[in-house]
Amino acid sequence: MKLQQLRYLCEVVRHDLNLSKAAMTLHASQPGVSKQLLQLEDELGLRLFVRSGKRFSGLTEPGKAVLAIAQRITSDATDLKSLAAEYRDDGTGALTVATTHTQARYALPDVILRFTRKYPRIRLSLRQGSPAQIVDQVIKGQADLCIATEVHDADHQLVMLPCYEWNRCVIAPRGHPLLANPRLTLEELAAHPIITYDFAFTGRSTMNKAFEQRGLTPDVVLTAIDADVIKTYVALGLGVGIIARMAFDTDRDQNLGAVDASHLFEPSVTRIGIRRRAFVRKFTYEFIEMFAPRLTRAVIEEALESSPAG
Amino acid sequence: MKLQQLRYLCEVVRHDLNLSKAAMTLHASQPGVSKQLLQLEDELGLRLFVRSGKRFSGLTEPGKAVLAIAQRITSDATDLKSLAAEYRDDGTGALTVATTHTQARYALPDVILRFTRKYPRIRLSLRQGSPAQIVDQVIKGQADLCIATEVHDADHQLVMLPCYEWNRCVIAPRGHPLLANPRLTLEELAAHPIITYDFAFTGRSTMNKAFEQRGLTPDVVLTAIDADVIKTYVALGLGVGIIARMAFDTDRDQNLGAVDASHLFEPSVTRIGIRRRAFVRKFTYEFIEMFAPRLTRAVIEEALESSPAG
DNA sequence: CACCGTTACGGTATCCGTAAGGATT
DNA sequence: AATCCTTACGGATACCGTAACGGTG
Repeated sequence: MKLQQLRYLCEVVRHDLNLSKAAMTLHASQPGVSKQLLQLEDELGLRLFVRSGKRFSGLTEPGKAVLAIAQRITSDATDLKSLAAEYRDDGTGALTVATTHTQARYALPDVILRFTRKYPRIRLSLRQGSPAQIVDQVIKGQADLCIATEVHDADHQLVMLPCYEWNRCVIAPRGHPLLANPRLTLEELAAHPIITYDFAFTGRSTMNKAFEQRGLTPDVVLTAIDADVIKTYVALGLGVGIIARMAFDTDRDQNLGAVDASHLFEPSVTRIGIRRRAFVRKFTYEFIEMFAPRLTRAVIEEALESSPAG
Repeated sequence: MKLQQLRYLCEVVRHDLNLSKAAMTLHASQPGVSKQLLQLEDELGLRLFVRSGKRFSGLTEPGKAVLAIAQRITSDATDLKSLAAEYRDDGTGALTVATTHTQARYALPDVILRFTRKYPRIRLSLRQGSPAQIVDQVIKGQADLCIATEVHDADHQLVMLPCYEWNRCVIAPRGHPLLANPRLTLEELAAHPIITYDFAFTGRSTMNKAFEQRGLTPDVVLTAIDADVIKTYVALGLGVGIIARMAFDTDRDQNLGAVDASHLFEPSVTRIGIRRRAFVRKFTYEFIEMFAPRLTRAVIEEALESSPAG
């Protein structure tokens, strides 16, 4: 049994059981991958893949169990390598941040600018996705950390670090009556068609709760993943928008106006998620601290060592 | 980086950094092990071992960190193999139980007899040690489970399953005045020299607490790891013994007498410890259930999945 | 001198890529 | 016809054991 065979297994699963595609990203020939997997099956003495003719159509029951452990081993192996890189301290490495559009667009640019200046040789990459997707990426070791607001880590596989609280504002085309209102109410807001975030994203559930508690049913005519799309449709007059305050920029969004709505909704909390037991490199600690100054290395280490309960 | 290199690393550390001895148990030549370790160091780009001349004298700081991950990986790898064996269901396998003398001598014989009858092809082995040692063995994957009374699993790396409660009796040479007493008191007991378990073992702290609460200082003249040694010295007249009730056998210990002492001390709880996230084979579940009928497969699985808190 | 880790060397097994083969969509 | 996994084959590589080497207690 070799590490590479386990890596192959994970990668093939990640590519929807397509050997050829997996071989590409593994920088290996497709027969090579095939052979190693057959060899692994042979050594373990069981079939991992369900074959339909000459095609993989799924994992067998044992295959799923083996995959789970294989993923743990390969992610540990990657950790080991980056741990070594850390001690070598050669200033190279990679940091992959999985996040949502909102963070990538409004919260991260400043941090990323500072980070890449300080660590020009670290390859930094962003992966966008839904909260569920980005959590998954971190669990599978495809990303080092995730940053988002509505993240559910069912199995406590991640450590969630609160970064900052934020709230919403209401946006509308310039001259819209709502904008004249110094202190908006939920009732007034509910009287207009609303455009806001997609349900799976960025604090949408907090918003719904507020309306529900007042017995109101907001008329959500359109939902989108990101504030830019929302602004576009608000500008077209389809409705008023509810977005994160940080997503409104007086300079850029001159065709729109905004009023504060933080008295209407519970604040939401944006968090960073890290895989439990992951090896965290020095520059990763610094990245986190740049994003949320409260999260110093000591604070993060304590959180990582704490028990998953809670 | 290969799995075998990590295995070599772990094994060498386990053998006090002696390459030659490690090579023996690894069924490999000593130069072979040396070369693989050098290769690992080379690939990681750092020294893992501190060399004093031509001898290993310790692990470097990075070496310790690498070792920790290497141990996780190798134990996962063993899990993976036994998982495969389980699905193959070929009825073979191995079960290593780390335990203290008391359990091995008095609680386990019956269970082991039943187990080996039911699974003649499973290689069952016992490893004796102090509570600290056997916990360590399970954490390092050298044993599948540990059974003991005073076990401290500081990092919640193990799941501790309560098996049964037990209490003590006082033993003395036949005709000793204490034996005539129908209901012993701590004061009477404290008037005699006492022989009992070593501090690190089997419920000794429970005993101390009872004396302390009454403001008594027992005169412990001798401590031992096992009840057999205690009995020997009690028979020689060096003092009275306090041992687990199950350790006294009316038939075998005809030169001694015993009186119940369960009203004097808090009961102690014997527990089974399993590594969290370990793959547990069917016959292991059965072994545990044979030892503690309350611990059915369902109960154990639930405990294994629960959060480490508490 | 005994012990220990490293280096040298040769045989063998393993791995990998190219090319070709059957099967499915 | 295109895609996909497996088999066949040849070359390069890596691994492993024996033997020899250089320090150390």
